[in-house]
Amino acid sequence: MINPTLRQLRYFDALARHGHFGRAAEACSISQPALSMQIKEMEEGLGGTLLERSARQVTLTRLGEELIERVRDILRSVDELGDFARASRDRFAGRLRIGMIPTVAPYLLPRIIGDLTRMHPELDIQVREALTSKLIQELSEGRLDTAIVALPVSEASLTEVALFSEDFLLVRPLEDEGTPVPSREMLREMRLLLLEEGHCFRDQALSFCKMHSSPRELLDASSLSTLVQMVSAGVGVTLIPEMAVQVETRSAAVSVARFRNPQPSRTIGMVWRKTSPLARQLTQISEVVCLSAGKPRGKQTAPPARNHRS
Amino acid sequence: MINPTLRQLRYFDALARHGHFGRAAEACSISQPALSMQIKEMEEGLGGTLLERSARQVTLTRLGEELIERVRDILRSVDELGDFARASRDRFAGRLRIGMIPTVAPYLLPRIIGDLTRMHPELDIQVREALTSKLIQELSEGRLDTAIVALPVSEASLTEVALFSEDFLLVRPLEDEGTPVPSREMLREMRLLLLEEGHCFRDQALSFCKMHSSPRELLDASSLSTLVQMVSAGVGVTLIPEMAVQVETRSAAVSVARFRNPQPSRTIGMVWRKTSPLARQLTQISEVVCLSAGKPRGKQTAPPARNHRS
DNA sequence: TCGAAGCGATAAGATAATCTGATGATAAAT
DNA sequence: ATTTATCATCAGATTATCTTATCGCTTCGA
Repeated sequence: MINPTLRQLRYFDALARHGHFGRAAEACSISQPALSMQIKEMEEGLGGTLLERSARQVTLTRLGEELIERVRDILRSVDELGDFARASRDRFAGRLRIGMIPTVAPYLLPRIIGDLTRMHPELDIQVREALTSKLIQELSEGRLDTAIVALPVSEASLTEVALFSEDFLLVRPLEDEGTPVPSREMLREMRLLLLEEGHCFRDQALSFCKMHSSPRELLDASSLSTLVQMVSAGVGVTLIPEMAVQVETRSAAVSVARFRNPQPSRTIGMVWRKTSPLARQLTQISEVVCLSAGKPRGKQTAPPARNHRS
Repeated sequence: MINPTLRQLRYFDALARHGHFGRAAEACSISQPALSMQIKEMEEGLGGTLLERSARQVTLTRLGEELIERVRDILRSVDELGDFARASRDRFAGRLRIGMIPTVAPYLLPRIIGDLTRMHPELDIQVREALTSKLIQELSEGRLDTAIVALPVSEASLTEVALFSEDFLLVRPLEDEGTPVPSREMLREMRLLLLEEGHCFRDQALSFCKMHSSPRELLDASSLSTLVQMVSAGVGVTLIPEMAVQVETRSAAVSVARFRNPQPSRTIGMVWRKTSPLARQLTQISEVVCLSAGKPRGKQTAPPARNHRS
């Protein structure tokens, strides 16, 4: 009964993730036979089969299933040792892996990346853009240090702090300029263009209109940029977060208008694992991000909505 | 920033335990330079000093202090992977590390060791005798699988099951034979011999007599055997658990008597970590031990007390 | 039905990690 | 001042791990 090595645990984790020896080996930067051998030794050491090698795929056995979560806990803990060491020695140095949702990243990133590296030159910032659900998953698995998403996230294992809230503005064809801003009831009768499934901003927009099912047409866009282009082409109207206005309407012939009460809006915040050894630093970083966003925490002082054309 | 290897964590743990490179290396079955090197590499990998090497001793730095508990958690988790694998494959095989208190081990061990190995020949039973506090500590650290102690233990992280309860009998010089059994009030006036500090049986005996401070004399014995010998030599009287009567009074000229109401007694039970992967097996083993002890669970059917002489 | 392609296992030799034994350096104890 | 205890360092030996080449099996398309 030989205990597994950390190396074997890492390989096992990768293999469980990829379900494929070749790709897992590549992810570990080793050759496929090396991985096969280590997995085999781990199985022999434990005295049981971890994976079922069927012809077309590799799946976990019951034993593998029972162990994989524990293995991941172990790997996460080991990775965190380094974080703890760093935290107790040098307050702001080393890798910082930030995740962001796609409806925030392009607009917020340029502002904060400069500020952060200026204030903490030792910080090696790595950014990852993905949908909320994926970010939360990677965060929990210890593959991200923090994520910037729309609140609330409501995961008991995560700490969340609000950064700022941003209103949603109406984007409509240029010829609508000057006509009254529709109420949300009217909006429901118009052709409202949305992001595809999975984007939290889609749900936030739907929620504002009190529409809970998807609208009539299947014209979901994969980015705010596309949405605005579609409006400009006269396909319909859409909502975009205030922060995106300047970038996205610079090169599109559209009219932007602010809603009267109620103002649709959402709160953007930062989340991290409660157990993260970087907690203290992350709190400070959240303050920097807050300032970089150009708004006092939790409030908003938006410039008045204006018209734009190409 | 290189992550530590499991090997380094093991060495670090041993070093933290022993506070001495040479002895820690011996405990790891490696040479002292090998340990020095690995520790150094771990420190370099983490980017901080873990230990302070003063001339006469090795102590943990603040960082080492912060990490050692996490490291031990990791090592325990890794060790348990094997236990899980075994548990899910072969119900009763492999190492089983049992701890027992000294006032139970010599009398219970011979009975159960045979039964257990007969019923589970694949079981490699390792027994460790120590005081309750040490057993509980080792159990929590994952260095024991289970322990047999007097209940209650009241540790939230441990499961406890009662095995049997045993009365305490009075042991007095042979010439007292036939005289009335003293009440516990009378006992307080007699010269009551006890085990040394730390034995739970000492506290149980004191508690029966409603004495909470230690008695007048400092004549604490280190084993029940010694106690009985002292009584036989006329130094005083003592209590011993029923289970020890046969062995300990076989070669001593003493009289053994049972108390009237209230009967002093204690409950012996088995404890293990709630998270132990061997939980199911341990429950079954506790039943075997129960039977081996020769009494139905939770009850007692003792043979009547008799006199013994050398 | 047959050959091609994909995939994991195996083997042999190369490389890297780790260990041992000898020795050095430092500080406390005699 | 000398001895002793203790951890660090070095060179060479040993062990663990990796790579490349290749095998055998299964699936898929012609």
